Amino acid sequence: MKIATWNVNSINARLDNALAWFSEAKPDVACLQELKCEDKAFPAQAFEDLGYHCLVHGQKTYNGVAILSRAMPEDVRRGLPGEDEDGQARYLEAVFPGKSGIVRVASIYLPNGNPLGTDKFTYKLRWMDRLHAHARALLKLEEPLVLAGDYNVIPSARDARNPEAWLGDALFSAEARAKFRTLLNLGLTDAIRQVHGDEPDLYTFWDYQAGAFKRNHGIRIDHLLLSPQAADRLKSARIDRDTRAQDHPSDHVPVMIELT
DNA sequence: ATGACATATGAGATATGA
Repeated sequence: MKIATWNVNSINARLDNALAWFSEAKPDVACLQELKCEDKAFPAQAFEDLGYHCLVHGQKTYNGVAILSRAMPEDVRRGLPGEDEDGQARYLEAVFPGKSGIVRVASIYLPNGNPLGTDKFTYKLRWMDRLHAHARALLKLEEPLVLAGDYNVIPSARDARNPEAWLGDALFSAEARAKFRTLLNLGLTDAIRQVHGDEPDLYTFWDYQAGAFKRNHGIRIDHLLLSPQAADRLKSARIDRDTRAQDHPSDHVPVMIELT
């Protein structure tokens, strides 16, 4: 079972790239972030024609997450618990049947949090606390669970080509990194690191500006975190770096795992 | 030091991203 995550930076601007990638990569479940459209503007028909069910939690202009799947989603949750007045569409979760049993999958778009010292940063930290609480509750189910998405956190210096360039940025702040670590310490496995170990230059985002991709000035901020029951079934994990070299790319690339 | 680049909105310039 192939499970992917990809921040597309507007699904409508990225439709041709996305359809090409789905046809080639053939994920069974794909979590998308930064749709930048409301539910009704999501190009569902194009993906249905490829054989996917579209579960969409959209929002006008900003944010928006989706899960596209071969199988019908069940037990759907829209929004992260813990803050009723949170109107930002950043969390979507559902259960999917597979050949080896069910997998619960979440599509996560964790707040950026820049600049430091603002409401945006405190919102990011609060959101991470809420994610921690929800992950802890989900882990009690003892199910195969994949928390996939754009975490907007560079976990450690080896996850950036130029870590010094990210000092003072919310993505590499000590607070955000510490909260990401406490999430992992619930017993979750970072799929890319589990498969690729200390291999250098594992990046999922390159800025559009200043020739960042050409200079490989990348960072690893898109992650798939696995419960023990999912980690037991982890077969492979890869970053589809080539999509960043295509015409009209997203600034993020897809990350995909295969579970047995 | 600044802006670089891309996207949505909406019709020019601003907000957001990372």
